[in-house]
Amino acid sequence: MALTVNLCFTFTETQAMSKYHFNEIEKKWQQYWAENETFKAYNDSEKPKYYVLDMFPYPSGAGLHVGHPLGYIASDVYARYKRHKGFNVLHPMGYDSFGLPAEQYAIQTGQHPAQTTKVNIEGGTDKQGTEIAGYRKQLDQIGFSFDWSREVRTSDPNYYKWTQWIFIQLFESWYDTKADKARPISELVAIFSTEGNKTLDAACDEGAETFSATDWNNFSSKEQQEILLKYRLTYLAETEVNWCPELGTVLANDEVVNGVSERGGHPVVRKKMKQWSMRITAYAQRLLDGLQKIDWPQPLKDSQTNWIGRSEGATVSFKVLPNVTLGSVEGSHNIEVFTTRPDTIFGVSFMTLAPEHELVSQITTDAQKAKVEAYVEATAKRSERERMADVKNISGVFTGAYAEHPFTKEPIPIWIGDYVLAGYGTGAVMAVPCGDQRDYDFAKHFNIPIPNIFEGVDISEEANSDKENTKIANSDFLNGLSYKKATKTAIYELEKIGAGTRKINYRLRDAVFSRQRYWGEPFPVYYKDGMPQMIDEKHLPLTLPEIDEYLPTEDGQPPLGRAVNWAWDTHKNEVVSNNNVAQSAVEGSKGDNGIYPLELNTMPGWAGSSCYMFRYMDPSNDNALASQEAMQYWENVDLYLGGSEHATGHLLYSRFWVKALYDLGHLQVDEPFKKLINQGMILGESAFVNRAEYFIGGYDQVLPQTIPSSSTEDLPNFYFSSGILKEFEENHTNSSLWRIIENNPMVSDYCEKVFDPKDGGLFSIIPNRIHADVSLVNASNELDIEAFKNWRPEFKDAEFITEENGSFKVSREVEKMSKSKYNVVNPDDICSQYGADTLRMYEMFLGPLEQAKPWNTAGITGVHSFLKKLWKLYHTGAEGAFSVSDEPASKDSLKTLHKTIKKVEDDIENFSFNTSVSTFMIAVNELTAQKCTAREVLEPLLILVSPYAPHISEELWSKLGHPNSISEAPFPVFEEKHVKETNKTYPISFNGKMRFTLDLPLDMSKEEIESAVMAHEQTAHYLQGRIPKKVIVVPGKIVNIVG
RNA sequence: GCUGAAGUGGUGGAAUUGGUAGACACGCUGGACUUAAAAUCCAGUGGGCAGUAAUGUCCGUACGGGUUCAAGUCCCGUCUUCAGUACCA
Repeated sequence: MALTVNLCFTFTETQAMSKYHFNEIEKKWQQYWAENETFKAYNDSEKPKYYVLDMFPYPSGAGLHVGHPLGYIASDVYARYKRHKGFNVLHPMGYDSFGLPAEQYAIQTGQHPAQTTKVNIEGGTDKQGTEIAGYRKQLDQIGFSFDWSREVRTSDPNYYKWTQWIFIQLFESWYDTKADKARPISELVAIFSTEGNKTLDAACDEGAETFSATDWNNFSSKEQQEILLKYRLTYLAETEVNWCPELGTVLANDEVVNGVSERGGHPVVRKKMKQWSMRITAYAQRLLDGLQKIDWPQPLKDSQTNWIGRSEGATVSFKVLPNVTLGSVEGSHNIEVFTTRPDTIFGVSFMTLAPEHELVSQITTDAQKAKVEAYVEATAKRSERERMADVKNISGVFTGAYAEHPFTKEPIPIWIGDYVLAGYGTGAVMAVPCGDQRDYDFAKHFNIPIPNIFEGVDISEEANSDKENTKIANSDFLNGLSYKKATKTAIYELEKIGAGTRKINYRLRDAVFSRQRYWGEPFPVYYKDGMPQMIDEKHLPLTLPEIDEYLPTEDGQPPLGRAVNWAWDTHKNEVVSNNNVAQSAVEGSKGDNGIYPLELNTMPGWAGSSCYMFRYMDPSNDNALASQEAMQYWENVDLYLGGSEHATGHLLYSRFWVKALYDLGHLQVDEPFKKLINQGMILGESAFVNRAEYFIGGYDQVLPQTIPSSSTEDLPNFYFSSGILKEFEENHTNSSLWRIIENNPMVSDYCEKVFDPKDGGLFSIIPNRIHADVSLVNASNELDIEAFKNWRPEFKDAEFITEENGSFKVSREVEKMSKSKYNVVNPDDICSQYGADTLRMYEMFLGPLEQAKPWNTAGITGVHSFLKKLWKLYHTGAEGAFSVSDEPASKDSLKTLHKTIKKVEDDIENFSFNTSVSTFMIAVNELTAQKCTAREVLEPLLILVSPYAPHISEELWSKLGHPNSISEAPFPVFEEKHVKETNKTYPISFNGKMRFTLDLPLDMSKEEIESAVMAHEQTAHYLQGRIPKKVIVVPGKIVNIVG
């Protein structure tokens, strides 16, 4: 009895010693790294620096899913690799914690977004009682080598102090186009007061008037401020927005569907609003040029290039002909157009203005007035996106006015059309229907003449699209010229008569910087006499005020309009009650007490993320964004990882701010990210159940008329398995579905009531796909019916039409991973089931980093058993005890090791992480087969594996007797001599088809190889008596016999 | 419409410069161990045809052409999928 107990005890003890207990190991090392600050980066290291950055996450309440860590794991592998290579690595993490979801949650629950955000990061319980693990804990579980001492949160006042500071820097500067850089606004004031702006070359608003030094000095302070605002890098301007009066708020393009708000279906109109803008257009050319010197994926560079949209051409001015019905003053207008094809100027047969164009109301004749106004109004209801998506429907209205052709002096009818956008160029085009398909379609639709100005081109069916190989005709002085020459000549002639000039146009628009939201950075701005004033930077941060509800005010002001204390006292330099604001708030006026209203808008999401990479360098500095020394040492980000969806938002804005701050001397680099990699999205495999929906009207009818919901409410809730659906779709009869009806009295009763045999098939059932939670489905796509019934109340009384074997199958589809699609897989579950090392390796093993791929846990066991095999390699002692030998390794083992070193190093440098995981598997399989126990092989192997699977590597490293973390161990050095081959197995091909292989020494000459092959018995067999025409021998590669 | 990426076994994917297509892993099949299950280990696994078998043979990297001794890889055209998008004058 006693003996048995003793045996059992020994057995479990051995198990504990030899088995791979990943949970314990991972917890142990995560704690070790935290306690020893293993991954702390130092600003004063002697080592070379390397800065690896991930796009920081928005901490949503849904938590991390398996898609989030993909990029983090890849960058962590690289960061750890660089440490092994002797670099001082900066690998920080933080949170982009301002944003809409927290605000929406606040609107619903009344909980302060700061509180929600804190819980989402640090964990806790939300207002609805749901347990939230918190981002930090989830990230820690995966074993990242982040330097957490440098964490930043954009919603932290100590952080957004610097966002506000940057805003002030931009406000206090202007763009000198001649010097091609931003300069302090004080220097512009100096220029104005000595020379006016006549000779100035600066980026400014359209239509800024010219003035002399005397004019400037005579302007009032307010007039001067108004003028300066037209030059500042951030300025106030009237911008068009999607305004929803019902919701009292502005909507994004994708929140507007068919002219109404996506939520609630309220009407939306385009409305002008005074908002902050950023003069990014001043940097268009430099943003373009800068792409040359950064190592980014070409598609990403392409999309920035297209977004900036540089085009060369000319502006042409068309005089509007005086109209008899209008006074002579109203008649003297000019329409400016931008064209890339000034060579086609003689092909102009009409002009089109954007409906929003400011001249429309002034030039429209009385006869056309009603039509034009109706059209303008109709256009205002359509979103820009809608207008652009709708290519097929050509619409427009004639204004009744005519313009004069600058050369022929012929009258040209002026139309308005919504294919012309107000935001691009001048919002007006000179239409050349013979050379532009959209103009052509417009002209055909409205029966406008299409003069042909191309030599020998047929334009009866479509416009001419080949500009390079056609010569200009019917065009006076341009006749017979090529596109290039004609363009030059046309511009020359236009300039000569003062009707146009050469111009480079950019599609890029200035960026709107105001948001009518609560949960964002407040602007450090107050208004004196309606003019914006900056709060002095020494009084920053200006923190968000408390408000009672996170909604717009009744009169349509942004949420900050609800704040009771939201005025700036310029004497005390603090926020005070709104009640103290003097009526007029005009300086020096009666009752002016130096207290003025603060800005009610907040900054957009990209404000906090545009310069965060510099804050990590010196995150607790109170006196600067980061110290000069820190910035000198770290320069910019060496490797940046993130999704390609940020191509034209974050990545463009960030480059713009960095260039501006560089110009102003605050930064030492003018590009934030040297190398960038886009990780592909991990997609979810959604599961669908098919619910029966009842319709009056046949299945094939174009518009099935639904039964009013009241009458179908009583009908049973049917779900049918995907096999049943398949049968239904293949036969295209609903015989299977009729089975439901036959068997169910409720449906058949109902059916009888509405079914009219005269009409035939009036009542029908069609399937509607509904997302089911993927956790309710097993690997064979079978739904757990009971769990599904309990999942949500509406499924409680569902009836299931199963397959013949009684199972209920779902259909699968790959979609974006998202909470609303119920296809989210949580990394926490993977970590507890298989461990972080398995998760890390598996995510890398899934496929190339840049490629999008669906998440499927099916293959994870393969990676997990690899780690178990790795563990076993070090536990070959009695009863699986740890054991390595100090004996020299076999030749084969050294060869395995060194080819692994070479391959893994190459792979990491090329960010081909999936192939190195395979390489490790091969290495471990080989070493196991070789029964390798040699320390000289097993020790370097661990260093190779450690960037991918750091926990198991640390554990085995310490078992090998190392007192310190493996993270600083030098990367093994590849030695050619161990992998040198003397022989090569040559594939012998006949006419390109490999037939057999032949082992030959590598130092054989071409001729020797050829004779060896020709002498081989198999060669005769495959030649079957033919005489080879040619024998191709590539030493070390292949032999191919032709003939 | 435009721009970009991609298309390889049942599945994820590999093939670095044009040189043995399918590495590695999952799944599946068979076997060993076990009272059994799990775990582990071993073997097989692109498809067709012939053969008891060893093996032979043909086809095969979305489709149709082409270049080449040789093409998943290069060129021309087509189709499909995904992503982005702004009718950009």
